[in-house]
Amino acid sequence: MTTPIAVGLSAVIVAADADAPYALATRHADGATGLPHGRFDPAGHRTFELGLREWVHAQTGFEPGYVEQLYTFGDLGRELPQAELDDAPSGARLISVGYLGLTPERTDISAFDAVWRDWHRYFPWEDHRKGRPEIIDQAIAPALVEWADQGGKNASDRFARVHRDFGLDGQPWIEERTLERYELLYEAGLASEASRDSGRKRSKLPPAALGEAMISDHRRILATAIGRLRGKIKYRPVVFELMPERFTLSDLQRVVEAILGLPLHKQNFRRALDRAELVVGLGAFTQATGGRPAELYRFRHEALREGHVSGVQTPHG
Amino acid sequence: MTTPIAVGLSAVIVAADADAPYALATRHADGATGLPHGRFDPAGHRTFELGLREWVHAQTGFEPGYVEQLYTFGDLGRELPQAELDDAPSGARLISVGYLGLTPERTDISAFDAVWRDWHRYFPWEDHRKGRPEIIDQAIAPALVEWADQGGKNASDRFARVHRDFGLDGQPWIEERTLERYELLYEAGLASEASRDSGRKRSKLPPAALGEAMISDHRRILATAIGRLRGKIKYRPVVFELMPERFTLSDLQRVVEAILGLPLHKQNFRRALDRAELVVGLGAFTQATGGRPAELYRFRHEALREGHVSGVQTPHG
DNA sequence: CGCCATTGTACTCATAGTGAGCATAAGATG
DNA sequence: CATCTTATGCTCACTATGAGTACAATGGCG
Repeated sequence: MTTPIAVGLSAVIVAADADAPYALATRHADGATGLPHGRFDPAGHRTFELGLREWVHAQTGFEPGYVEQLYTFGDLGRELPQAELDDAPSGARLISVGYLGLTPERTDISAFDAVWRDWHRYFPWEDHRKGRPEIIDQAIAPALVEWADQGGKNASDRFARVHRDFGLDGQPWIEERTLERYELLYEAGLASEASRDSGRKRSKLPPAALGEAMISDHRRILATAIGRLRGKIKYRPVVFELMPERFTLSDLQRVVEAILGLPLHKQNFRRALDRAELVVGLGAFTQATGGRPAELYRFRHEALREGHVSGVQTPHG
Repeated sequence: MTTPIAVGLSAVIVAADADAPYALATRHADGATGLPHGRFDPAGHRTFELGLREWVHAQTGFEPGYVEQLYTFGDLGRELPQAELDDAPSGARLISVGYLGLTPERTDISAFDAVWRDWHRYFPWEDHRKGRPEIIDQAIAPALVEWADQGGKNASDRFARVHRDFGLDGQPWIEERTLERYELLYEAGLASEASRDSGRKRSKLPPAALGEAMISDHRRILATAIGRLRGKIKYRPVVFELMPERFTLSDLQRVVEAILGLPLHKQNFRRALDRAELVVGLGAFTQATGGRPAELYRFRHEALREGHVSGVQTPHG
């Protein structure tokens, strides 16, 4: 009699507006949030994607559009006590396949136990749009350096990772290292999931500095999704999956900034867009912005067929 | 009683020298080749990676070093009749997780039913080091265009894909579209796997033009691996996983060229390497090359800790 | 030995792309 | 109208990139 395998499907559904990037989260009994997820049904689901769409719809009423696979997590020890996944048969080995979905609209999900959450609630150190967050140098970096110090013969490796991934002394902040940063915090016992998973209490930091936890390994999946999206936005025109049909260039820029967690130079952003021939002006204007009316643009869908590789240029990207 | 799930692990183990890029392949009864693979054992394997290493070792004697996950394939209809996977329990739903491994050395595997195979045997259209292969314009493109023509209302989409992915009339050849190209051939019924999987005979092309098939969906996994590696080599210093400790810059360039399937400009390649500070000269020289002796270099392993993002620059890349 | 084929290495140069800034346009607000 | 706000056009220095030219150091061969 062999151990049965259960496949979990988890979805990171992303939307964004000028203010923030959002992830669709489900609410659980104890107040914790998680990602829409459910078990893959080998008899009923022809593909993972179909199964995923079904689950997301059932739990949030949302119908995903653009979807891509992220990663398959199968390690023992990372995932949670089985109880946490309400529908997992006990004794089964759980592996989980993460997906990323993008949508232009935060649909109404008020009828469900679900919310659109600014993802910076889970990763407060990731938002650099108004400069480097103070938490990094005030709270996170010192704690990580302490952890590195205690690393014995791994100390110098840990040190290097901390410096590299959090952009310490002079090193640049690389926005797509989201997962690496989260894993550092997890390994250092600073992410609250770490103490929860191991049963030990380790962190001495105020939890607020380290973001809200999610159930199971969902925050890890979310970190994976953010890193992947931040990378992809630069070399494929995926931002437009997050935009409505018509938008101003400033709207577009603010969405890109929200995703990257970085401020961009307006004029250069426009110049790059121009060259890439990804958008066309519609001749219509909107004065909803307060100042001079902005022209409305739309994505040139033909660009996809023309094989335009480029996405949106970003600084030091 | 629910359908059980079986997880297959498949490995693309890559090596390369000045002549060609190689993938480690296993030989099967009917002369067909495949990738090292086996079933994930939920009771015995703590992680996918460990399971994978075990299987690769058992089938080829090889011990993988650098390994990364590629993709998880779970769609019905793509995979093969179960019989083909010797150890799959009938009635189970098979999903398979593909991995990419890199090694600097084609180890001796003569004791096993395994071979190091130039991957161009499976993808003859991918080698552009000596110019664009003639098969593309003489055989592949016409056949694909014919397929596109028969696409009814999808004809124009098909057309666009063919032109974009194979770099037809004026469009650039994008080396990392390996998977897209294979999928086109598969969908068009030109890859011999397609007729095998569907039971119908469709291709009118001489099979040589379209490369050797592999068992199951292994050629798809190999295509995924090649595309991923070609992309990654440009922004992460992964080539060095394919190099011995000491090498000349020409060796390095030839390996990169083999992987990318493209010729590179020697002087510019060196300049880029210089700037990236990825290698250091050893002061030692080798005259094994025929002309002026070349200096030996080694990879600066510290570069990894310094977070050097850049890999090897490539033209139009 | 001298010449040539072969490979390695150092520069040069035009062009394009990037980061950063100034200047001006066109609306709203009071 | 003055001022604030946002949009848009343009310039400039600097760096990267694609493509050469020139020269250096070896082995092979007549």
